[in-house]
Amino acid sequence: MKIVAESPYRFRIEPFGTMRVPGVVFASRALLPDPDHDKSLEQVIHVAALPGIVRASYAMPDVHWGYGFPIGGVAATDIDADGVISPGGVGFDISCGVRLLAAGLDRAELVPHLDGLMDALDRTIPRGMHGGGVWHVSGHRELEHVLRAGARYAVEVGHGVARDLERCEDGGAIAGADPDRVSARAVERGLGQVGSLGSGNHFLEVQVVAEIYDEAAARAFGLHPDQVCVMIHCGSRGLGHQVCSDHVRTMEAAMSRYGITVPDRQLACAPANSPEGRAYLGAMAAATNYARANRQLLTEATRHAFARHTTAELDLVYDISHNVAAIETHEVDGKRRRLCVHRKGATRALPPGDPELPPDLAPVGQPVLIPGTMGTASFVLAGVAGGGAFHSTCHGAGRVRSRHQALRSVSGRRLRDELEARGIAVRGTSWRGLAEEAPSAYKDVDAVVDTAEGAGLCRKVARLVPIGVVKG
DNA sequence: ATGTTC
Repeated sequence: MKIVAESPYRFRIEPFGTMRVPGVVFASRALLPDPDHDKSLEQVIHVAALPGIVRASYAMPDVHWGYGFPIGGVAATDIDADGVISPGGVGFDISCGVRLLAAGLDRAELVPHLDGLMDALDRTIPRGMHGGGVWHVSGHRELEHVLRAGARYAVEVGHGVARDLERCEDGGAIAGADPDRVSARAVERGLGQVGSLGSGNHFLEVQVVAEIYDEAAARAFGLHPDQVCVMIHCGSRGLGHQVCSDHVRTMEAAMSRYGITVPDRQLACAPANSPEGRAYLGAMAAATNYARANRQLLTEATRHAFARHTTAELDLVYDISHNVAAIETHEVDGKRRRLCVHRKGATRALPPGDPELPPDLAPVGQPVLIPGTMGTASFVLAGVAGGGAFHSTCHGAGRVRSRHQALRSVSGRRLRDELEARGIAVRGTSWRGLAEEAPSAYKDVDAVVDTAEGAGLCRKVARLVPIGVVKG
């Protein structure tokens, strides 16, 4: 592998072997994955071999090893030139994402009530592997509405306010959902989990705005210094996982019929325009809408908990997905082309003026939400013109040590005590889960965000720090 | 990420 530094924040892997396009890694030298400990650059190279891929196989500064595709990867295929869709390029947690709520109160006003609020959240927010959701969906017919209309359906039946939808990507639901492509098993897994965090790196945090970098953008997003916020990070639970498993299996069987060979069987894929490709895209859209309804229901549960301890309103700042593929039109080699843009552990970051943005956000660009690691900072960013990788940026800190490695070196109890000693209230579910998500297992989110900004992928708007963690 | 191995 020949890797060339093109700028302090951009490295290029020249095409060789089966690569159809170069690899482009947006990273500082310090953040470049170490090939001895992380195979993600090998995965960037594998992705560059996908049929129909255009421009480059991209990696964001938080890139790390994942299923087939790296987490922190962006790859676009030309769907009118037999370009493929691959479930591995979206990930098992379809539409895993983040939403940020801004409270109408400042830190000092909340601190006397924080313990009570955290206890209320502890009781109200379902989480962990086996947890049921806050919403008891009445049955298959109602779940179908969730799959078709996501957060929009949740709000229609009273779980939220109309303004929430103006602050969701795609108005709270993406088009093209096909519930018939979601297996009975996926539906069964999904029925009882709407309104639950899940486990792993998912969390709900009470945060405070610690720093503003861009006052005009912060004002447009409704953020000011010392303000209390809530960040919710979760995905599509068992339903999304089952959708991914089902369609990976279908595509593994279909690939030879399309004459497709890939360097790693975890890159199983099919032309986006084939029956298998369209089936996955329809099921993926349904799972995406499920995740958006999930975050909407957790928003309502959070509002109820706040209402018992404060008089503050919670306004939705924005809701983003960081595991999804989208059909978008971009100019490639001087021609407008319809592309299937896979973003896995990467966030869409629309530039100022993009027609998809609500009018009041258009002057500043799309809000981008970056969850940090437990006990560290989280960030609000904004999209910028230029858009190095189909208008995408990073999604989080990025793991550098496996769960297993983290477990060996960190005690969950000690970590909880350290966080509490720093004034962060912790409501966990398991000591093991806490240890696996220790900040020492992740890259430095401040460095990741600075690198994304330095690479011209986004700009910083605000830095948030946690005062309470509800851990999945 | 995940009824943490159909």
